[in-house]
Amino acid sequence: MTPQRPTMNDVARTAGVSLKTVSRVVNGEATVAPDLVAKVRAAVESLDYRPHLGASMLRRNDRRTRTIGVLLDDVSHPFSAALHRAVEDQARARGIHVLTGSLDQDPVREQALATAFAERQTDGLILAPTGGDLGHLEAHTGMPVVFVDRIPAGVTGDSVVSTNVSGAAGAVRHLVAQGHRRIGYLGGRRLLSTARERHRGYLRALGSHPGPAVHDLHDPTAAERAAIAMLRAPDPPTALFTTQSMVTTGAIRALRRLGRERSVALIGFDDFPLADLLDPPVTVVAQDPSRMGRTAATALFERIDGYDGPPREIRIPTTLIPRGSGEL
Amino acid sequence: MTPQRPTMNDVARTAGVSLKTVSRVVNGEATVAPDLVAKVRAAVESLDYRPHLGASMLRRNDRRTRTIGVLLDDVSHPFSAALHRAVEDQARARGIHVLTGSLDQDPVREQALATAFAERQTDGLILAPTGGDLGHLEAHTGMPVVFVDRIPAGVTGDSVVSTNVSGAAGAVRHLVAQGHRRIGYLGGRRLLSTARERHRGYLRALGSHPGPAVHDLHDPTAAERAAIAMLRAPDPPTALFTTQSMVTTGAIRALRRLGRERSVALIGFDDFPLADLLDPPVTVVAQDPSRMGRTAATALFERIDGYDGPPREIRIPTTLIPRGSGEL
DNA sequence: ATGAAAGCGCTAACAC
DNA sequence: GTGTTAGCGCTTTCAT
Repeated sequence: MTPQRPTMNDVARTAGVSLKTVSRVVNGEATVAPDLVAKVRAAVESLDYRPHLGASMLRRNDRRTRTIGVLLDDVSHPFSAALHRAVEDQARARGIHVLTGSLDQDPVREQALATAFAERQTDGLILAPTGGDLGHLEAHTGMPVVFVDRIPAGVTGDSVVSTNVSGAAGAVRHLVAQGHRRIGYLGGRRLLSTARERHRGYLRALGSHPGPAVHDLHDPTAAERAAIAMLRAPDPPTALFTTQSMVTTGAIRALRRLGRERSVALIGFDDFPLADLLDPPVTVVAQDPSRMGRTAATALFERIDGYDGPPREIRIPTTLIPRGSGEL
Repeated sequence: MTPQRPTMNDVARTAGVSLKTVSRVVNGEATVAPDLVAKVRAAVESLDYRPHLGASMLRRNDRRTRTIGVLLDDVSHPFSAALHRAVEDQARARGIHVLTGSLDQDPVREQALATAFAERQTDGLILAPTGGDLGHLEAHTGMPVVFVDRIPAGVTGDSVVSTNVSGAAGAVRHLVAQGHRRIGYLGGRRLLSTARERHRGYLRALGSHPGPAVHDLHDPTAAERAAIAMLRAPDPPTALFTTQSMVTTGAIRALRRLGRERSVALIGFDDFPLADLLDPPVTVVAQDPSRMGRTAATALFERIDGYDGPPREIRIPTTLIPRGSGEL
């Protein structure tokens, strides 16, 4: 026996007006006589009426739910979390709500959540693609999609990504400028465009003399092991370049374990909290996840509002932040 | 001229069956002849039909949207982000989606988002209350609410919070056991139950001899200034207890600035990434945001499923993690 | 086992 | 200015 929530009809009855008049008042249409407005307001108040957005949206001509979906690697990861927050802020400014999901790089979950969001009629989607086949995601779900962080194989929408190649190349050149000639590379999954691009930047900076490289790392423990192995091998590198924060922290732990944190230089791609409080402070190529989120949200809203130009690839600049570990 | 998404009616027509048969197939009701099922499946496939959850939900008897709202301080803060992630995982296991929002401790936004979620018919809400007046939130929105992290003034629902008093008291006793007699307190907003409870624990451990205290801090810069002032005052404390991670990092910066990080002990409430890599490593009272999120989600789902017992106050234990800074 | 009709809460189109 | 009618896409109820 839960007390039913009141409907517009209930309000109309208690206010002694027609359903449509209530609708007009609730939607702020100006063409209602002041005394009726007052009556309706009073009835809304007394019944504690709240409109049913689902029903409204069903009948409305512009079938908008004013909801978007945001699918990221892991909402608890600092990069994803900052991006999520920025999207949320842009959305709030437009009275739009955000459904979230963490994909953990799982293409199955990606597909499932994108479909589920489509069934909920989200107006659009911001997606950090897992690298699985997205096929014709946009045609399939019927909603505009903006990709963030990574560019999927079969592009069907705008993407907002960091300047990975130049950022990585800049970092490695910075190490070269400090006199390093043998620079190790510790990178993430090559399935993803980020790892490939950052590796390309690394190679570009080193020309025909690249150092040792380990690929497809994505948790700190594996990165730590890989770094230790690399530093213990014959002719070890004098500097390390890591392509994501999980790998960077693994490398830091490795250097500590070997007592080499003051002798082997390190630059990590992607900034992380407290990097400046470590010893030595960690030099990074900082991304700007907030700006990426803002930009992606803006691009998505343009698409939702009907912009129909060709897919855009928007690059967000990175910044080298020298703090010490890259200047050894 | 956007191509309309197909409806059940379209599917029925192309499959040559009635609307209702399509509905049965889509909802997996067993009472449909295999050949009709096949026809419907084919039509669904060829039209790329996807059911409209909003319409379904409107007509259905159990008016569930299978969506919950999660309102936290800031989805990009590590504590909130970890909690969010845990809620999401529990929700996914039940096929439930999550709408998120960051409140930035703003009661106006809290009220607005809670109302907006109610209008979207979310089945329930997990809320880190801002400290503003919530009045009869549950009665008002008509959905169950579970509070996390903090207990609001006028309780109207379950709450899931850390063992703040005993956690704080344990930390301070730990400092006393190291020989400290003068222990400074740097705390967050007393409007919130967390700060009050942690201060109570601090007082309990010190009996009638509390040290200097500064309250109502909530950003690192203010905390840093307060810590510097406290340490420069006459008869400065030999140890600090901080009640949240933002304040803790502020205190760390202050100790560094004064060159006292190896002479003044520090224990912070709430763990944070890389605390173990700092120098000295930071001793903390770790909360368990994942468990809090899991527990809150479970409690909420119980309420959604009709459990109607009295409000529950669930305490999640904290853990003292000695790493060095608290053992000076 | 299948279908026809009614209606969820609301807005659009068109009266009055 | 206000009310009436129809119907969004779907599930229910009830008939066949």
